[in-house]
Amino acid sequence: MKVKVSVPKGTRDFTPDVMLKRKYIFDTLEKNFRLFGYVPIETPALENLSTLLGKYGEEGDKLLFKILNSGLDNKIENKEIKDISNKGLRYDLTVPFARYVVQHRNEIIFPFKRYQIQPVWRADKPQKGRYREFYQCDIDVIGSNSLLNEVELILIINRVFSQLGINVTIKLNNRKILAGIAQKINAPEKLTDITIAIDKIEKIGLEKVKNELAQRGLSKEQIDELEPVLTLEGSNLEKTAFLKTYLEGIEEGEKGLEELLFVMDTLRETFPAVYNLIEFDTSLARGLNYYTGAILEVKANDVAIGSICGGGRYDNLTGIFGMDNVSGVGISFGADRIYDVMEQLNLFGNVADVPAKVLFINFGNEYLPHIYGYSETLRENGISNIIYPDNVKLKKQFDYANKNKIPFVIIIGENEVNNNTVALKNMQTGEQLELTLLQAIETIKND
RNA sequence: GUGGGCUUAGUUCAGUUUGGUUAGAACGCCAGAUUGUGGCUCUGGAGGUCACCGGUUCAAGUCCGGUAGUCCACCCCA
Repeated sequence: MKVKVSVPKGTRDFTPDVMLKRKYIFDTLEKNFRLFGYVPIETPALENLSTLLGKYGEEGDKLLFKILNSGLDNKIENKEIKDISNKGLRYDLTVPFARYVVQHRNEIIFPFKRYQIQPVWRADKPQKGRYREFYQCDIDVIGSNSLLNEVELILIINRVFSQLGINVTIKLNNRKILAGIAQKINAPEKLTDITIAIDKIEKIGLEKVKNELAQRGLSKEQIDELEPVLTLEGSNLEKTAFLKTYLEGIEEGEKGLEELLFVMDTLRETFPAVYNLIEFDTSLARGLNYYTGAILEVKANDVAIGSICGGGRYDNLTGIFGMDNVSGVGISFGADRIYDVMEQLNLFGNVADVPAKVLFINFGNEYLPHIYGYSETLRENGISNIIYPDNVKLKKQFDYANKNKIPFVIIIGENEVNNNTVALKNMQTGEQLELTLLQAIETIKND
């Protein structure tokens, strides 16, 4: 009987051609992380629910995949959720990393620079560029307050995306500036409402944002005072100049502005090309509420898709696990979205690899001793090869080479064994030569 | 969580408007023409409980309801 098979909602299989492209992205990321001295860690797919709950806001808690305790299959009726589930799938890599730091604090050498490339799970409703299982590629520096870390993260972003061929804009803001603005209009407790509303300015326009702010309990006067921030335009320098006056006397806001300026000035002076990608954007808020300083988000210039990388500074993430005063800053690359962007812009080019360079034709077991010897010699020369496992019609074997885009076929039969040669056929040109093994290796290497 | 579109062969899709005998095409797959030479061509073949469950009807791929999946927008996010 035929069974209907499928993967669960919002998850995907990755076929070999897709995997080869994904690996190219992961390799590019990893290579650059290593160049800046980050070391890898991994954490379990499962975390205790107590680790995860309450870290992502109300919305995040709803999107957590909770795991049924084992051995309870038939007993779940009339039980509270907390009784039947005390584990969940990780929602991101940052919170598990905070847990990791607290748990391993005695072995870790601070400042600790780690990278982590693993899937995360969210019970979101899937749509374009949004999956229930997707990979995050995180780098964080923990145990250092220096703003040089922020600068470094931007340099890494630049290297990665220029190597991948994606034109990006790096949007930059600072949570302290947002807090300062909220103080300026006498609504510090409305910080979250304000950021959620102004985050939408590009999408829905000024008037609707003002309506939303009113709905969220801001007075007419407060909204009027906020308006110059909402409509703020111009170069980075013009914007910061405005805020310098606007936030004068508000300590937290001034501090945020100072931090932002340090990062931007450092880049402008030493990496002007990178600085050109930076856009100070007061409407950048980012949902997660654990950020305290710099926040940044990377957008692809040529494709309409959500952000492909984002992050920021969190002064006290480990505080929720009882370890205070450890500041961290990090970013997360969204590999799946980067893939979608590159696919849309046709940036993979010749990344896709072939399974092997050479296919050995199978004429029967009597030739195997020769073929095995040759095959090993090719491998020692770094040439990947496949011996066709069945002695079937040549048409089928050649077909196999064609379909897999294997560029060379080697035929060894009676003639070749007698002459101590191989017949090397180039599948693109159709040219076939009788050569010694060494000549064949040279030909393949020169291809 | 809210709203909308879609679901027919391995794949991409016709057919649904106006219910009516045996549901089609292209590509792919298998075999042969061609047993030491692939791509092209020709011939033949296999492959569908029309997503699932129920309803209306003499009759449902076609109409109605529900469920699931998928895509899109919103919310939120990578």
